[in-house]
Formats: sequence, structure tokens, C-alpha cells
Amino acid sequence: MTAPMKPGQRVLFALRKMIVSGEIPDGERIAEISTAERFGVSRMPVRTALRTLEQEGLVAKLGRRGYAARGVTPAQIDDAIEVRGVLEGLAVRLIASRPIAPGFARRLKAVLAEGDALFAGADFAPEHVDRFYSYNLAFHDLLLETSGNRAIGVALSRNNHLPLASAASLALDWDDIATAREYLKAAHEEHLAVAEAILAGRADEAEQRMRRHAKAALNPGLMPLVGAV
Amino acid sequence: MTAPMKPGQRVLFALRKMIVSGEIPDGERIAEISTAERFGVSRMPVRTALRTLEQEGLVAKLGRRGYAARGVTPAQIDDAIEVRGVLEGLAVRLIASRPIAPGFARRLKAVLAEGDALFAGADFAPEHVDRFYSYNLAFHDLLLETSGNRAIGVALSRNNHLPLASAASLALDWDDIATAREYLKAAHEEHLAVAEAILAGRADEAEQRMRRHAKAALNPGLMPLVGAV
DNA sequence: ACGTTCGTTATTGGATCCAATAATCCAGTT
DNA sequence: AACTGGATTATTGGATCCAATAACGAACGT
Repeated sequence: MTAPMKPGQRVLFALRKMIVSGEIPDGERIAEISTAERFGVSRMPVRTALRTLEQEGLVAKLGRRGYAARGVTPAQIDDAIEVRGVLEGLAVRLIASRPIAPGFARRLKAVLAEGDALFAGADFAPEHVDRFYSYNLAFHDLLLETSGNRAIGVALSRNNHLPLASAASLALDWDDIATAREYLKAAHEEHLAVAEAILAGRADEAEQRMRRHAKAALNPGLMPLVGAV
Repeated sequence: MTAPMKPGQRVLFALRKMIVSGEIPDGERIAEISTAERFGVSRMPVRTALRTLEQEGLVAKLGRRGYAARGVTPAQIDDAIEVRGVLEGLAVRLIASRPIAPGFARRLKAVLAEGDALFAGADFAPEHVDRFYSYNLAFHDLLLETSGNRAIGVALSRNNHLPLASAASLALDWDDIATAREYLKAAHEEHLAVAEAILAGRADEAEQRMRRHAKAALNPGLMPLVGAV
């Protein structure tokens, strides 16, 4: 991860981080030349990065005057979380509306077992948070994949560029590990409830539960529980 | 529209059309150099176009071997329409869940009046289809804007690059103008029903109706009724 | 005859250069 | 003094050039 990154990726990641962190304030113009000099690269990586960021909605094109940063407000993060909720809700609705493949049921239970194991004991260390993160990712990925609707994944990939999955968000809870455990445990139980509704074919309930599960991340200072990349 | 286009836009549009139309078959590799020569431009516009198309999911990166076209199957179009339905459903849900601004009610009624005017008489010409297209766009745009959730628009912008709004789709119906009128009239009445549910604050109903409205486009050979850009 | 390794080649990513274009600034005029 | 016009300049988009890299093929050794 700390390996030397190609210039294009490096500039893209750096700019994205600077915008979402507010280091580049909202509305500030981002010129190609000055940015290129700032990073010590040519204008080319900056250009491609700005194109990508435009697609992500993090910068806006100003006609001929280049691009301007679009600051990410907490309200926008809430917006993105809400969108993620309905998209993942659609995914589970689709799964629950169709016959359940035996292989899926098995894989789903295997993933959920990871979560069960995490909260089997009363102890909870920061390492557990990492493991929960992996488990959570696997859970959401499995559902997304099983839905068979690739358009959901395409739409989701936008939201996940927002700082919902950043380590900074997680750090807030690391101070109080007991609270973190309770919160993550609640999330896991929501997973279980969603899974049960899916396997029982209760599509409406599965969708509703998934939406609420996403919205749980709206609580400030709590783990975002973001899905895939 | 038929004005001379900049090379970048031209290549992007052309490639997009060629992929969704199947002129470039699924899995076929798209090399920068040969494509650039084919269009008579340098590699640069092709590069940016491929980057954009990758974001849209229409091409896949093949590590070092460049990109490959990802053919758009009818199933994928259905997927995208379903996603659009839930996203626009979320938009109207949000609007209906909040107090209605007087200005919004007025603007909404003004837009719907355009639709009323279209179907006031029994005659229907191809020109009316164009007008319906504008009206339809205005309706969906207004809802998207009023929702206040920009993440919805960002997510939607992906889906609308699929050939749902292409003139080719519209052409199918131009052969039988009477059928087109009936279909578009039904869509307009769905708009009215959605609007009524919104203004009455019936959020669930508004969302459900909007979803079904989107799915109406699933009927083959019928106008997609696509939303914004 | 088959596998391995080295060299060639095709192809993308980055850098630099050039052209077009719109915004800004200054001067001239009313 | 204010407004209008043109000229300059800053900035993006496109073209060409260079470097890095991985795939492909051939030759050699076992």
C-alpha cells in the first residue's frame, strides 16, 4: 500500500483526499498547471484525474476556466449514504424475490459465521475492528454480486469514493472500544435480520431492513459500514 | 446539435454508440492507436474517451492490453432502468416526506400543464414526440433538483449513458404514431399520479409509483422515458 | 521434443509542445 | 469619467514524442 504509486493514481487519490478533507475549500478553482507543479508531475495525470473527479461529482467544470472543487458537506455524505441504502436495498430485494440458489445460502451463512465468531467472546480489540471491516465488506459484496444487477455496482462505485470508508472515520471509535463493539454488534445483528428476510423470501422486509442498516451510519462518529469499493 | 463537435466529444459519442449498438462486439479489444487512426485524431481524445467509458462500465480495462468493449445486453439495460427507478423513487420519497415549498408546487403544476396541453387534442404528430421528450425531461429534472440530494443525480448520470435515451429508441415508435400517443399519454398520467401523491405527502405511494413508472420503459420497442442527462 | 530464457516488439502512460479560445486589462474615445 | 474596442495573456484541448513494461516469439539447452 505504501509502495510507490503511479503518478496518475497518486494525483487522483491526493486530489480526492484534499477535496473531501476540505484542504481544498469548496468552490476553489483547480487549475491544471499549478496543480501539476504542486505535485511535480506533468499536466497529463492532473488532467485525467480531474476528468475522473468530475465523473465522481467532486469537481465541476467551469466551461473554459477549468474546474472548481465541490466541497463535500456532511449533508452530501448523508445523501450518499441514503443513496447507498436504496441501491443495496434494491440488491437484496432482487435476491429475495427470486428462488434462492443453494450455493448462495451456503456462502451467506459462511460469511455471517465470521461475524458470529467476532462477537462470540466479550473481549474486543482494535484488531477485531479490522476483522469486522473485512467481514462487513464480504457481506455487502456477496449481496451485490448475487443480485446480478451490475448497474447497482456501477452506481455504488460513485458513493464509495466519498470519505465514508476512510480510516479516519473508524478512528473516531477506536477511543472507546466498548462502544465500538456494541455498535458493530448491532450492525451484525442487522445483517442477520437482513439475511433471514432474504432467505425467507420476504423481499419488502429485506429491502427495508437494508435501508435502515445503511442509515445507521448517519449517526455521527459511528462507523460508516460502507460496502464495496 | 449537428454543429461541428470537438474531437474529444466526437470520439466519445461515437465509441459509446458503437459499443451500445453492437457495432463493436462484446469483448473486442479497443486499442488506442488503431482507434485514433480510424477517427483521424490523435491518441489523446481516444484515451480520455476510453477513461470515461470505463467509468460508465462500457469498456473494461485489460491490465496492460488496453481496453475491451463490454457489450450492452438487454438485461443490462433492464438493470439500469431498475436502478433508475429506485433512485428516482428515492427522490420523490424525499420530496413527499418534507413540507412542500409553494414554489415547487407551482413549478410542478406548470410542467405538468405542458403534458396536459400535449394530449388535449386527439391529433399527434412526430413533433409532439419531441415536445413530450422535453416535457418528460423537465418533469424528471424538477424532481431530481427538488429532492436536494445531489448523490442521486451523480448516480443517475451513469445510467443515462446507456442507450435508453437515444434517438434510435424513439424511432421504433415513430412508425406507429397512434400507439406512441397512447403510450406517452399513459406515461403522462403516471406523472400526474406521482405528482398528486407527492403534493399530498404520501411518500410511500409516490416512491412506488415512480418505480413502476420507470419500469414501464422495460416494454420492448417503447419509449424509454429517460430522465436527466 | 519440450521447457525455459532472453530478445524483440507492440502498446499504454507520461511529458512536452502547439493551437485555439476566452478572460482580462489597457487605451482611446465620447 | 465611463464605456467600448482591441490586444495581450492565461489556460485548456489536442498532437507528438519518449519511456516503461508486459506480451510474444524464437532459439537454445536439456
